[in-house]
Formats: sequence, C-alpha cells, structure tokens
Amino acid sequence: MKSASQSRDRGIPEATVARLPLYLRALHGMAERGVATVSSEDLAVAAGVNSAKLRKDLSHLGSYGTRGVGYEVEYLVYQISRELGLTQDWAVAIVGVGNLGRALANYGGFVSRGFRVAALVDADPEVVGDTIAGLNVEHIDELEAVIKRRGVSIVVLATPAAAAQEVCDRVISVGVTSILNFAPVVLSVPDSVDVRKVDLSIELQILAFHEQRKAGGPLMAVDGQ
Amino acid sequence: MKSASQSRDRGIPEATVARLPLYLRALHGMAERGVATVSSEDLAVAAGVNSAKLRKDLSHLGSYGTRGVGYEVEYLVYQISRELGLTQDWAVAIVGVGNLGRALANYGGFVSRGFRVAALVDADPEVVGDTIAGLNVEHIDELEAVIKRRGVSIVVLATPAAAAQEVCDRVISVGVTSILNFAPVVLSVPDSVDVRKVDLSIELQILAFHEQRKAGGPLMAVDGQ
DNA sequence: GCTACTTTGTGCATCGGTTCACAAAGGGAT
DNA sequence: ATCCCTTTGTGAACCGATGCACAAAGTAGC
Ligand SMILES: NC(=O)c1ccc[n+]([C@@H]2O[C@H](COP(=O)([O-])OP(=O)(O)OC[C@H]3O[C@@H](n4cnc5c(N)ncnc54)[C@H](O)[C@@H]3O)[C@@H](O)[C@H]2O)c1
Ligand SMILES: NC(=O)c1ccc[n+]([C@@H]2O[C@H](COP(=O)([O-])OP(=O)(O)OC[C@H]3O[C@@H](n4cnc5c(N)ncnc54)[C@H](O)[C@@H]3O)[C@@H](O)[C@H]2O)c1
Repeated sequence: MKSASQSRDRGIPEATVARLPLYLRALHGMAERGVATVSSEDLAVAAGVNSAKLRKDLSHLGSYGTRGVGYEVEYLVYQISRELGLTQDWAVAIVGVGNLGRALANYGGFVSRGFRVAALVDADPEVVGDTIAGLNVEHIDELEAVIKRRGVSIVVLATPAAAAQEVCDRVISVGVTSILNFAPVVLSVPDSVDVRKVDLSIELQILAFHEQRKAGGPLMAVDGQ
Repeated sequence: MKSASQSRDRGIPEATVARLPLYLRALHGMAERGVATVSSEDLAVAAGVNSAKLRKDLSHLGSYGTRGVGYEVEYLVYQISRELGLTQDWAVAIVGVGNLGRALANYGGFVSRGFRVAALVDADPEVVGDTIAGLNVEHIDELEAVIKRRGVSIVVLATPAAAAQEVCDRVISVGVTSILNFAPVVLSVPDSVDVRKVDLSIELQILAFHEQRKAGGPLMAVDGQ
C-alpha cells in the first residue's frame, strides 16, 4: 500500500494524486464550455485550491504549461488522465448488493471516467439472479471465478461489516490489489494491496466535533436550567 | 501560541479528530466483548494505527490511561464520545432522495451513534409524499422551514451536482454550518461552514493510479512472454 | 529588437503530523 | 519498602505538504 516512496522521478506525492481527479473534473467542465486555455489561478479557483499548490502539483507530471499563457485544457486533460490511468478501462466488481451496492450499481458517474461495473456479487439467494443496472447478480460462491473471468481489477466492498474481511481475503487470493471499502471495519491486507475506505459515520462524527465546538465556544455553558 | 489558557488545550489536531471515531469503533467492539482495559498497543492494532500515534492522539484529550495497565475501555469510550460531541443527539437532514439518498436513509449505522435522520427533502413530485425509512419526504420548497422546525444541524447533500450549490446556499441561510456533500462539485461556502465531501469517483481514480503503477511499473512492459 | 506585461515553475521557509525512544509512573511480588 | 515489569505520555528528530515570493520564460505591442 504505502509502498516505498520510490526514488524514481515517477514519485508523485500522495497528496498530489488525491487532487488530480479534482483538477480533471474542473478541466472537463471547462472543455465542455469551450475554454481552450486556462491559467493556474483560474483552474485553482475552479478546483478550490491554492494556485501555487496547483502549479506544484502539475509540475510533478511535467512542464505542460506555457509561461505568460497558461495550460491548454485538452492537453492537460489528456496528461492527467494518462497519469491517473484513465486512458484504459477498469473493470470493477461490486460485492454486496444491498442498499448501498444497488445505489452504486445504478450510479452513472462511474462509467463516465474509465470505470465499468463488470460484476455484481451477493450471498442472498433472494438477490442472486436479479438483474440490476443491466447486470446479473452472481452468487458469492462464484466470486473468484467471476473476478478472473471478467478481468476485474478493482473491487468495491458493500457487504455488512462482518463479511468484509472474508470477501477481502478471497479477492486478494485471486490477484486483486485495489479495494474500495464501505464496510465499517479495518481490513487487514498485505502491503501490496491498496485499500481505500469510505466511512460515512466517521465523516458525520468529524462534523459533529466541529459543530459542537462552534456551538459551545470557549465557555460551553450548558444552561440546562 | 494559544496554550496556557486556564482550561484544557482545546486545540486538537485535525488528524487526531479524524482518527477518534476509529478508536471509538474499536472500543465499542471491545466493550461488547467484555474487555475492561486495553493497552495502547492492542487498541492501536484494532484501529489499524501505530501505537505511538494512538497514545499521542489520546494525550490531546487528557491523561486517561494508567501506566503499567492501559486504558479503561468504558471510561475511554465516554471521554472520546464527549470530545466528539456524541453525547448529544444530532438531527440530520438528507436532501436528494434518489439512489444514494435512499440508501443513506435506510442505513442503520447512522442512528447507532448519536445521529438521527430527522428529515428527507426532494424536488421530484413523484418522490415527495412517499414514506422512506419511516419518514415522509418533504418538498424542497419547504427546505428552510423543515430545517428550522426539526432543529437540523447537519445536512447531507445527495442531489445531482447541478443542484448542490443552490441547496447548500439555502441551508446555510438558515444557520446550518455542517454539510456532508456527495455531489461531485466544489461547494463555495463561508469560512464558518464546514463541508466534508465524499467522492466515490475520486477514490476510484486514486486506486486506478496505484493499480496502473503496480501493473506497468516504470517501464510498462506488458510481458506477454 | 526592445520594453512591458503575464504566468509558470520552483527554491525555500514553515507547518502539521508521524515515529522513535525513553524517563516517569504505576502495579504486583516478595 | 524495594525491586522488577509493564505501559503511558512526551521531547525531539524527521518527513511530507503548504504557500510565499521571485527568477525565468513566454507573449504582445511597437
Ligand atoms: N447504506 C448506507 O448508506 C451505508 C452507509 C455507510 C456504510 N454502509 C456500509 O456499507 C455496507 C452495506 O450497507 P447496506 O446498507 O447496503 O447493507 P445491506 O444489508 O442493505 O446490504 C448488504 C448486502 O450484502 C449482502 N451480503 C451479506 N453477506 C455477504 C457475503 N458474505 N458476500 C456477499 N454479499 C453478502 C447481503 O445479502 C446484502 O444484499 C455495510 O457494511 C454498511 O455498514 C452503508
Ligand atoms: N449513487 C451513487 O452511488 C453515487 C456515488 C457517488 C456520487 N453520487 C452523487 O450523489 C448524488 C446523488 O446521486 P444519485 O445516484 O442518488 O442520483 P439520483 O438522480 O438517483 O437522485 C438525485 C435526487 O435528487 C433530487 N433532486 C434533484 N434536484 C433537486 C433539488 N434541487 N433539491 C432537492 N432534490 C433534488 C432528485 O429528484 C432525485 O431524487 C449525485 O450528485 C451523484 O453524482 C452518487
């Protein structure tokens, strides 16, 4: 996962990688509006970051700007896409087709940028065999076979917490090294596997922390009366 | 520097705040299993972090451990909960009851930790009036009234991207200062408002970046042979 | 070609966060 | 009370990320 920060010039900082999709989205919007070139200042505003940070981020990819002018939108879109690996198609499997898995399967935003939902897998006999978002839901017993057959390289985990580690182990056993986990558990994986987690509950708790601080202030007088 | 004020140092690092929910979850699991005390080492493993980091994090809340013994589970749960503001109930409104909003509304994980879905709001006449997860879906025209009436302090945005900024502005106008945004847009808000974003597409792109790197390496040799 | 202006790319100071490593603090045994 | 063992809490070194500020590199007008 957090594998050695390689000495190669290919060593793009993790913080930069996390922002590239943001720039890409802003650039796509500009391309649609027919904007041909953009300055770091304008792009930074659109992406909600500081312009010096943006320039430094882009400098890690190469020197793709023109001083006195800015960046050519189409060209930059291509360069960032290439760097992120979006010039190829990624087959994604969603395991656990409940409330959340269904929402994800029906979501169009995936497909738009190089990601293709290639398989849906669930354990519930009620759900297996259903067609959701044009895809047949397959049985968890077939998990390994489905992943290999469809060339899945990214797995989205949307099972209950209790099942997540086992599913995780199984997909890793057939070579998957990228996992997006929605289940509220800490997955244990080899260093070679990337896990990113999305945890709603954590986000709300962080908001609550700040909200409490705002409300209470330095004195926090609870006048329950 | 703002230390040396009479009360406890309120400046908890942001990175620490983001991990407290993780510790809390691990502690809840331990409490359920009847564990009375836990060492920083064990808790760190359960939460998936380094034990020195965990100790430093907890030290920001106060000295709640006993040297040679560890931390009392129940007590630590209480202290972290209090710090995060989970000893009170937070009323949450979900705006945009589509694929995602529905999944969130039906999700039990919210309620479990001090959060209560208090309102569902949508613009689609087909959806308004429906009952989802025991709640009546209200019309977007009523947005401000509903938020005030139900005492909502946290808003979850699950509308299409195009509608997010407007809804955001409106909820801020009635005093909301905490927003969890699922729409793929950069929201523009005053400094006093906290926005956290969850962006699926960005997570996948980050995974793709690392996946590409693993697969291709510096030379991108497709070793057919 | 020369000057005036714009904008990139980056050196550098700074900051927040992580990790190491250890003295201090406690428990338990004798 | 003393010794030994465990574990906390934290000083300090380290590391990556941020943002300022400016030289370098380009455009445009004359
Ligand atoms: N729904 C949300 O808004 C939300 C929000 C945050 C986190 N989560 C988390 O996401 C996960 C899914 O949530 P949900 O609301 O969709 O739950 P759900 O119960 O609606 O869906 C879970 C699905 O996983 C399937 N499943 C169970 N065991 C399985 C296994 N071993 N292999 C494959 N599939 C299996 C079930 O049959 C079910 O269809 C949970 O871990 C939940 O905590 C959900
Ligand atoms: N579904 C997913 O898995 C997923 C994943 C990542 C991001 N998102 C984002 O989350 C948002 C919602 O996604 P979705 O799949 O649920 O979309 P959806 O189209 O199913 O639902 C959107 C809902 O918002 C309502 N709406 C539209 N305009 C509104 C307004 N002005 N005020 C109130 N409600 C309004 C619509 O009536 C609809 O019910 C989108 O921005 C999407 O990009 C969704």
